[in-house]
Amino acid sequence: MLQLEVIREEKARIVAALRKRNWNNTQLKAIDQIIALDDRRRSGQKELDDTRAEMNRMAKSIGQLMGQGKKEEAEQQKKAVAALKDQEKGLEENMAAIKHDLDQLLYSVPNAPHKSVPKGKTPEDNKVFKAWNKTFPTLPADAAPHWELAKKYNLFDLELGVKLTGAGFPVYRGQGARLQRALIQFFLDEAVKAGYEEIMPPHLVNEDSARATGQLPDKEGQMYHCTVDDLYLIPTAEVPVTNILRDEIVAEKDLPIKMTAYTPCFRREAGSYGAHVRGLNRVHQFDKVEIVRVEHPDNSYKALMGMVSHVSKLMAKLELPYRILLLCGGDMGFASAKTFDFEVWSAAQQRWLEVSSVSNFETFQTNRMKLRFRDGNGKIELAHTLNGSALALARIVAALLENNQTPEGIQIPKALWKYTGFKMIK
RNA sequence: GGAGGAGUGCCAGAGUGGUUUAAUGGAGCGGUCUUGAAAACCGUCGUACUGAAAGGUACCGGGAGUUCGAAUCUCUCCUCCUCCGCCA
Repeated sequence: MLQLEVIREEKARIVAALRKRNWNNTQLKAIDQIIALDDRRRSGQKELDDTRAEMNRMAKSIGQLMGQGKKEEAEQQKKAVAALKDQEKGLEENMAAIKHDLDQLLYSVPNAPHKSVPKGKTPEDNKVFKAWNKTFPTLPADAAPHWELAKKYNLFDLELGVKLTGAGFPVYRGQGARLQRALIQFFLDEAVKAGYEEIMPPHLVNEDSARATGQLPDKEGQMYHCTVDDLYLIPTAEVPVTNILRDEIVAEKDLPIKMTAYTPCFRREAGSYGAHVRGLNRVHQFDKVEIVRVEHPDNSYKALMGMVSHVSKLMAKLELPYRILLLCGGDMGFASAKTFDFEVWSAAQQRWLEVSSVSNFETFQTNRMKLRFRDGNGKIELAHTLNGSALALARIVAALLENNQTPEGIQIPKALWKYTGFKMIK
């Protein structure tokens, strides 16, 4: 969430930034409400503290009187404290209500887009940051979409997934399963080579973790929730990995902290059905290697470009046509200050598929999770967090299968040979 | 799952109702000494809210309660340890 002090001190900038997310005047009233509530919180805190200070003084004096055996006087003072106690209780309730309202408002405000983020309302308004200026693959006359190729070569089975679980849970098998494992290992190896520490986190997280990275309360319905144990299946490795540093104060010299993890990702994707979600285009469970960075605020935008460059290299090594979009204010995720999306060209479907999203969250997550660092002067500051998919598998697989199909079989890019153990799916 | 024990600061560890303002030791940081280092000695050493500052307030696993006053007593939840059961 946004920092209160930033909202107070840089209100004009925040308001302008939220307009980029197409916030109207009615929505923007939340900002003034936040400031008004914070004023009430401050004065209420002072009043409560003063009352408690007085109670503490009297308690101490009662203790002394008892010690001196002055029971009468002590009893009198006890009666005087009773009135203060009622007052304290009232003030506490008042403060709890104010804090509750303030939190609700703060949780409802998305991150302020960076000044370089373009205006816009829909995905059509995203800016092409890097276009694909080479040729697209030429396919044979009988080119098939990936879900047909999957049947032909026995690579994955969605209907079998329905039997085992439900719609959107693919069962990978044979060379298809091997390709999954190869891609995961390739992505992890590349991330480790780039200096990221490999992490294997839990695939379920508690409510605190889900709130810290911004999944709760904003995307409650997106996650699978195990209600008996009150745990959430992770929608991305970002959640457990970033939370490793929750409530930590790290040394400035330890920045940046770079971590990578492979996990399956679970998303309910409620309400999305139809032709555009066929095959692996949108599924409830998919595999992804994520990269996460904790950065010094001065370096976070440089780091963002570093991550974009890392993902670009992966695309190049997989020999896939791709483009990079700079998301407009209207299309960005709730917690992000700036996001680049990677889209891969899916040749048989003749459409772009999103395969990576690389974002700088600035202090939006670290403010929620109290992830800070101590600078050279001993001052404690919020760090910046960033993350990106490097990469999400399901759609990469879709594109690989479609783009590389030949009458003889599906060609595997060279970079994967040592992981797959085969050069061609037959 | 059952029985018992335990959770205190960066770490170790004292404190079972009132000068506790959480002792003490270690680590860390600053300094003295030294060619440098070690040792010794001196100092410093939590976080948050509030306040211009001085200061005030809260926090001893989480939450609730008893009391004029709680790290300390009660309830509840969580975690860890020991034993038993089950188990890849």
